[in-house]
Amino acid sequence: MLINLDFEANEPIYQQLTNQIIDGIARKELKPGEGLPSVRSLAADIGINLHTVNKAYQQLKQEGFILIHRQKGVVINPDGVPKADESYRAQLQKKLRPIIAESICRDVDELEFLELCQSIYNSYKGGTTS
Amino acid sequence: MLINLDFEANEPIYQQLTNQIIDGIARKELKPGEGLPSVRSLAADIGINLHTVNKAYQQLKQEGFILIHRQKGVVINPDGVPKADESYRAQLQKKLRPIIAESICRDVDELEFLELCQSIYNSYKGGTTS
DNA sequence: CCATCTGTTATACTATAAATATAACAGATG
DNA sequence: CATCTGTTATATTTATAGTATAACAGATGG
Repeated sequence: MLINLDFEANEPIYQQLTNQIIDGIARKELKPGEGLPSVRSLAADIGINLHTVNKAYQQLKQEGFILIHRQKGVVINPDGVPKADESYRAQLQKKLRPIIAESICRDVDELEFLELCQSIYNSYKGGTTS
Repeated sequence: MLINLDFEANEPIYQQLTNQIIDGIARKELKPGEGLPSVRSLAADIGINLHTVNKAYQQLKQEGFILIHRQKGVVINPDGVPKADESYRAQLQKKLRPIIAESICRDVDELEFLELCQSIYNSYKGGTTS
């Protein structure tokens, strides 16, 4: 999978990496059971430190996106990502609230906001395109 | 307005403060032209440093939520918050993408997501309740 | 058997951001 | 003229991000 990092962004590199892998899973480019590069090879590929990759992997592991077999390597969770529970839904709402508050202040009405979300959802439905 | 900060959270205090003021504007508890406390008094009220408050105010000023008259104090933008432009919409989409990607991975379907957004929008329509 | 790969752990260092603590300046106000 | 305003400057502490090495332990393949 192609990884594209912005080293000038405020968002930490490990967080960008985490998000891109989640994005790959959402786009079905990364499928359950599929292997990911080792921390060392991925770090070398994108020119960052292995600990930075490891931090992303640990985060993905803790949230159930991937499994890490000590010697076998890293694998997209073969059972699929754990489905949303109430804790996740609460956290989701907490993330969306300030975004929606600002949108309201800026006169983005509900319909426009929902259509934007819809269009993003649709972008994950089609082909292999990001 | 009531300010509630979580000093244990990962989110910086100045960011929490910024978000709460935006939330207050969205809820219409803070109205155009209304005054905000001085950096010193607000800092004293919530028990933080004046520079932390100032950082939040500067951010709100730069994004057009408030005006700061050198000696008169801080005021909610009397002309209202600048409406969403294309730059804001692009930034909004950038914020929503990773959130939606994770939701898709966790099997939150489009309808459920949209209804959550709707319910949040509705929470800003009613009374003075947060 | 041994070189090599895996994730993991530990330590150390640099750089940056967040938050605090003081202090001072300049324009208004009463 | 004392007092309040935002603003600026400096310094310190703490935490996080990222890098740099190094080593360990389990597996694998030649």
